[in-house]
This record gives sequence, structure tokens and C-alpha cells, in this order.
Amino acid sequence: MAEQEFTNFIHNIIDKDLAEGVNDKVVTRFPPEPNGYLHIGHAKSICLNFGTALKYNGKCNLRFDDTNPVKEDTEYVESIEEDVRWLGFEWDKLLYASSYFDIMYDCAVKLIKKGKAYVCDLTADQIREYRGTLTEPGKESPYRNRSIEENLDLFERMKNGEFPDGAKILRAKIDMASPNINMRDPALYRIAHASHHMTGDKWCIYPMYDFAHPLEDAIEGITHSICTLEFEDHRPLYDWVIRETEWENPPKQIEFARLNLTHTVMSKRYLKALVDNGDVSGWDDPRMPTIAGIRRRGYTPEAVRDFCERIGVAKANSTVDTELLEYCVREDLKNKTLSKMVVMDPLKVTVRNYPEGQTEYIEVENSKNEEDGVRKVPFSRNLYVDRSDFMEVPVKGYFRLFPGNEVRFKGAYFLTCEDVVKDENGEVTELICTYDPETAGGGTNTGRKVKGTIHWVDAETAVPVTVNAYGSLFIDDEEGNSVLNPESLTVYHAFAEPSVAELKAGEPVQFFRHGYYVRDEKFSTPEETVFGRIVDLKSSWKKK
RNA sequence: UGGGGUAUAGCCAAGCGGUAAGGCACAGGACUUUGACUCCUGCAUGCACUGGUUCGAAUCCAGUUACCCCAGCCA
Repeated sequence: MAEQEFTNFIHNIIDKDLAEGVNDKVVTRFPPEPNGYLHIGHAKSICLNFGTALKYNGKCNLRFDDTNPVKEDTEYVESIEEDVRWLGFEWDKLLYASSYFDIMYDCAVKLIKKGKAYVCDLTADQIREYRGTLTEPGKESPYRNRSIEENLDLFERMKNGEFPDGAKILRAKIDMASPNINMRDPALYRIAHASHHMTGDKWCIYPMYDFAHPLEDAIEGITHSICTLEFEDHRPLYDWVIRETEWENPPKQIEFARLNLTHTVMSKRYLKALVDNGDVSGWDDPRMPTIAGIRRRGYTPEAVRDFCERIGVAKANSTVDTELLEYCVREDLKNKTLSKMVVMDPLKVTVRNYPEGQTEYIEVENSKNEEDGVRKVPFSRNLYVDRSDFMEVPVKGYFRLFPGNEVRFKGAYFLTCEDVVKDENGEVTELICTYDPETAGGGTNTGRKVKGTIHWVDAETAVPVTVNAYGSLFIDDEEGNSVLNPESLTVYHAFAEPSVAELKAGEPVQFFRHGYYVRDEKFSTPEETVFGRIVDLKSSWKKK
């Protein structure tokens, strides 16, 4: 695939900053809070941050924004590292916001000394009342004008653990009448007697996001701090913290719209509920929009990166059609997969005029690319074809198997359906066909043309496999809300040509007509080989 | 009804005063040992709406409308 140059409004900003000498280099960061698994929406942010650094020959850090000990866990740290690496990015430094707690504390003291922060004794409820509303200004806390000395003393005692959770809080002294609620004396430090996954019990006060994040960026020398739209209102506070704590090269916060995908729920809380309720097998269930899930489903990092570039970056809220993601997956897989013959819904075929007990080995190319070579596939009197490749009463335009019609069995012979065997319910259970020995190899030299070519497997040597056909986890209800799709998983007991037994776990393969699949080692057992569907083939026929 | 944002095709998205890129989807057609792949072709007299400025406006100005975000001691 030709590398295309994708650019976006953030690059425009950086170009300008570089041209004007605001910055002489580019340093970005991907700053997840380790409180859950990453999903495809995070992939957009990862590609943006790491990709931007790459484009400008700069650096990008992976930074865990672990300022809230009660929600964070090392398990998530590990999964995040793995996911970023899987996507193919290398961080310059692996960092933790928690390692800056000392510096942050000093910054808070500095603010107090400047008269820009104070310790407030109001309860959470009182603070909410004092904050005012969207349309009415707030009112000042009675503790707002404590002396610097008293604030210093109180804050130190907060740090020393003299007060219980919620008893006191450190606040910025900005403007209780600001139309921007974030500027109405926001909380800087709260008391939380909780054990932190990195710092243990060293601290019992923890910085709030609005205070911590700009400091983290400034400490690391981040030039462009890219975040999502909901933080736009926080930018004045971000800049305030940087300014008041007096940093020389202030980072610039730039906001972009987070990714939404059709038929996909991206909320961490909701995804966790799916896992907890047992609606899915885990965070890495192949139907989950998590990076772990799509990885196990067989999506490739190349495809995900391509997707993230194609969707672009802008400030308009939008919902990208899942079809584009699937297109990217097909696009990547089509040139790196071998093709195999697998019959999902088997229908027995007996080749009436083929010698009983005879088996021949037919040469079939492994893919469109000659360099992938050929393999031998057994053919005999008893075969299976896909039920969907036969229609007793063909609809207009159907050119596969139907009574009296001749089709090509891929790589083998031309076969004509002569008879149909049914059970007592009238179900077709078997097709009686004849083959033309003159058409060996697919009959290119007979001059006769057939419109249909279908895949098949030899009944004697076929390998039984279980195939999980993953569909959309969500569908829209009448109101257009996303609800769980009860048909998100269809299990097929299929028959495959013998060579699929050699397929390795995680190695994508194309099953003719059906799509791209991958062997799922997590489900496979010595007795049962399990494949999962990565993505369907596009077909103009199925839609008619 | 305070503040901050956003509106370009079915879905994304370029565009930054000189006459609407590109991709997905869709529709035709060619090719084909799988109806896939590949390759052609088509797809906004118009950029939320209404005015205005200008030789010229998606781009500038004014007003209007719609949608999103903000009242955690979450991030």
C-alpha cells in the first residue's frame, strides 16, 4: 500500500509554531490513566501523539496519569504498555505522573506563598453550593483569605496526615464569579488516605487533574499537549497553572474530537459492565472494541494505524462508519494472507462417475501471488460444498450450483448437478453430480466456459473445525440506541481442507467467499481447532 | 437562560478571498479459476440559514438556527 501523506489541523498549528520560533522541536505524550483497558478510541490518540512526534522527528512519552490511587491498578499499566507496543509505537520515556508528586507539592507551596492558593474547610456539598450555577456566579469561601502562614501550616499538616479524607482541600484562588466554572477556585489537592500503586502510602494527599496535568507536561518539556474536546474549558486553568508556577517553555494544549464508531460503545464504564456481566468473555473478547479485543480478533496494527490516519483529526464531533475500519482491515490482509478452502455449512456432494475409493491430489495456488506457491488438495468421489453455493430453484443471476448447471470446482473439474437427494422433511441432504475428466485442473483448455467457480473439501480427509463468526456486538434499537446484539456470535461446525491444520495461531488466512479468519489459540484445544472471523469479504452478491 | 466549541455529499475530511481535494459507502462497466481482487466511470451549480462587503466569498462582516461540552474532593 502506498504511504499517503495525511495531515491535520494540529500539524498546521505545529508548523506555525515551528515557523514562528515558538518551539524548536516537538515533544508529545500519550497520557492514559491506568484505570482500564485501552480501546480503539485511544488508538486514535496514540497514533496522533506518536505519529505527530514521528512526523516532526520529535519525541513522544508514554505517561501514566496516575493521580487518583483509588481507581488505578498495575494490571492496567501492563495492558496499556502492551497495547501501545502492539500498535507499533516506541515511546521515548515511560513515565508516571506519580513520580512528580514531590515537585507538584512544591508547586502547590509556591502558589500558597504567592497568595494564589488556600486551604478550604468547606465540605464537598458546601463547595458545590458556593460554586454557583452555569448562569449565576459563585460566592467566595469564608476560608479564602486565610494568611499565607496559616495556609502553609495547614497544607503541610494535610500532607502529614493530620486530617481525614474530605476535611480540607487546597484550592486555587482565582475568580468565583468567572463565567468559566473551572476557574471558580478549583480544587488542587485532595486528601485521600489510599495506597497508590506506585508510591504506596507515602502520600495521603493527591493532586487533581487540572493541577497535575499541566505540571506533568511542563516537567517533561512537552511542546504540544493534545487532548480531547471536553478539556477545552480547562485550557484557561491549564495556562493559569503553568503561568503561576512559572515555567519557561509553556506547553500548548490542543483539543481534538474523540473517535465515535457506528455500532460501537466506547465508554470504559459500559465496557467494564459487559465484562462483569459476562456478556463477553473478557476485555479481550474478539467482539470488544478494546485494543486487546481487536488484536485477538485478528486485526493488524497496520490496519488500525491506516484507519486512524484515514479518519483524520478535527474538532467536529463525528461518528465514523465501522465500514471504514473493516475496509482498512481487508486492505491490509488481502496481500498478506493465503487462501484456504473451508466449507462452513456443509452439503454433501457425490460425484457419480468418479471412481469409488480413488483419491487424487490437486494443485491449488496458495494465493494470487505466484511466489506463495502451490499446495496439493485431496479430491475424491465424496465432497462437501457450502450450502450457500447451491440453490434448488436459482434466482435470476445465480450462477453457482443448481440442477442441470455446470460449475467449476476450484482447481479440480467441471461438475454438473444431476440430482438432488432430500430427507423426509424435504431438506436437501445431498447433490448427485457428474464430473468431466477432460476438465482437469479447472478446464481452461477445453474452451468451454462456466460462470461459477466454487470451493469444496474432500469428505474423507476434511478437518473438522469450529468457526466463531463474530458480528457486530451492538445494533440499534427503534430509538437508535446501541443495544447488545444477540447474534453477535454465530458458531459454525465447518470442514476444512487438511492444510488448515498447519495454520499457526494468530496467522490470518482467507477462507474463500467467507472472509478473513484467524486461528484462536485461546479457544482451540488438541481436539478442537477454533477459528474466529476477522472480517467478511465484501460481496456485491450477498447484498442483492 | 452563563461560558466554551462545532456545522462542507449517506459517513469521515481537505480547504484559510481566485471559482468545492481525497477516502469510505453507493451506482454503472471491464477483467477474473470464487460474485473477491484489480481497473475504468459516475457521485455537492454548491459549503447550516439570512443578509452584507468584494470584480470575485465555503473562506471576511453582521445576525439567526442546530448540535456537543462544563456546576467531581474523576480524568
